[in-house]
Amino acid sequence: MTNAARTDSEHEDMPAAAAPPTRLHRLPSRLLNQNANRADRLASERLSAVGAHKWHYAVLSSLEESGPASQAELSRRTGIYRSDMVALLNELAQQDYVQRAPDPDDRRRNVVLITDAGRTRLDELARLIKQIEDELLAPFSPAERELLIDLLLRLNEHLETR
Amino acid sequence: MTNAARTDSEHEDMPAAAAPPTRLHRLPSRLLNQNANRADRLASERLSAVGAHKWHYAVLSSLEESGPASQAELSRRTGIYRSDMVALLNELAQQDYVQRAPDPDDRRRNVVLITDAGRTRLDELARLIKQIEDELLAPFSPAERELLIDLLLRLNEHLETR
DNA sequence: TAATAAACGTTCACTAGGCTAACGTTAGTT
DNA sequence: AACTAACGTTAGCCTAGTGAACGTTTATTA
Repeated sequence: MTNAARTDSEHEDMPAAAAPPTRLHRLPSRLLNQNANRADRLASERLSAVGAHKWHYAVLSSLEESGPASQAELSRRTGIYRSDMVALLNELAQQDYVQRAPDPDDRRRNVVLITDAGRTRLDELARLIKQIEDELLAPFSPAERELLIDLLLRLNEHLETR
Repeated sequence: MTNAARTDSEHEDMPAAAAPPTRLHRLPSRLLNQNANRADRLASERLSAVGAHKWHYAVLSSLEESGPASQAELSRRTGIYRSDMVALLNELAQQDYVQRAPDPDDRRRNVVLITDAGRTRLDELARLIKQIEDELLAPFSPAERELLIDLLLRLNEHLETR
């Protein structure tokens, strides 16, 4: 109990870490997990402060970058399941960041497009996310950030198709 | 518990990615998440093939490295919540990899210690995990692996105390 | 010494994210 | 015309992470 280090500051029921096994300490999958969790928590905190989710950013980005799309297409672009896309678009549409209307050319589909308000929102979120990224990578030099991101990208490509 | 292993390639409802927004593509938190998920899936597949979980490895490692401990102490060492530790130790005890007995010196506690069978199991898991790590980091040179792990370690320390 | 607080093991329950299944509707294919 | 597949949608599942509460036991304090 002499250890003052605390994994996460507000946990009620998960006090200071004590001698984590060194075998675990350098385990890539564990490192990835822990970092992902913490990065996610950080991002979620910041984003929820403006009533946003990371998925909002993903969808708005996709619409802005690649233009209008059906929900299924958006799902493919972003990696968000189409079953989850429904509620997500409900939120975005309700706040007028996107418009959703039946596709006259294919009545199975909806056409989703970003609105002006959506573009404004996207800019806002982009700025926020830039800040989050800075906070996340604070201890790294620009070169190291590039390096880390490139390594993660390569890893990602490798795992995508193993 | 016996979970059908499922890779990215056999998803039933989430087909090929189409033009993921470049804004997202290099986003650290997203990269971390995706890699963590995939690495986890890989590890879980391999481990479940021998009826193990990553937590088993964590607990056995801790017992081997730092000696017997109470459940709460194990929880602190490994980062596993003590509410989850209960079932975990049930499994390990049932397979005779650990022994759990009331602590005579403090009757609130249990003393948990690793058995010989547990040590054998730990060796087995360690070998497996070595393989998993190799597969995970296949595209990287030894130097790059070091680099990646060190960067992740630094990131982890940063996020631990932000 | 008595009262109070804290730690322990345990059970229960909740949340978020990832994922599958199925259904009715519409479009393509044979 | 029959069959297959894509679409949007709803519902539900599983895992991982987390908090709450309870009865028991030890430590602290009044």
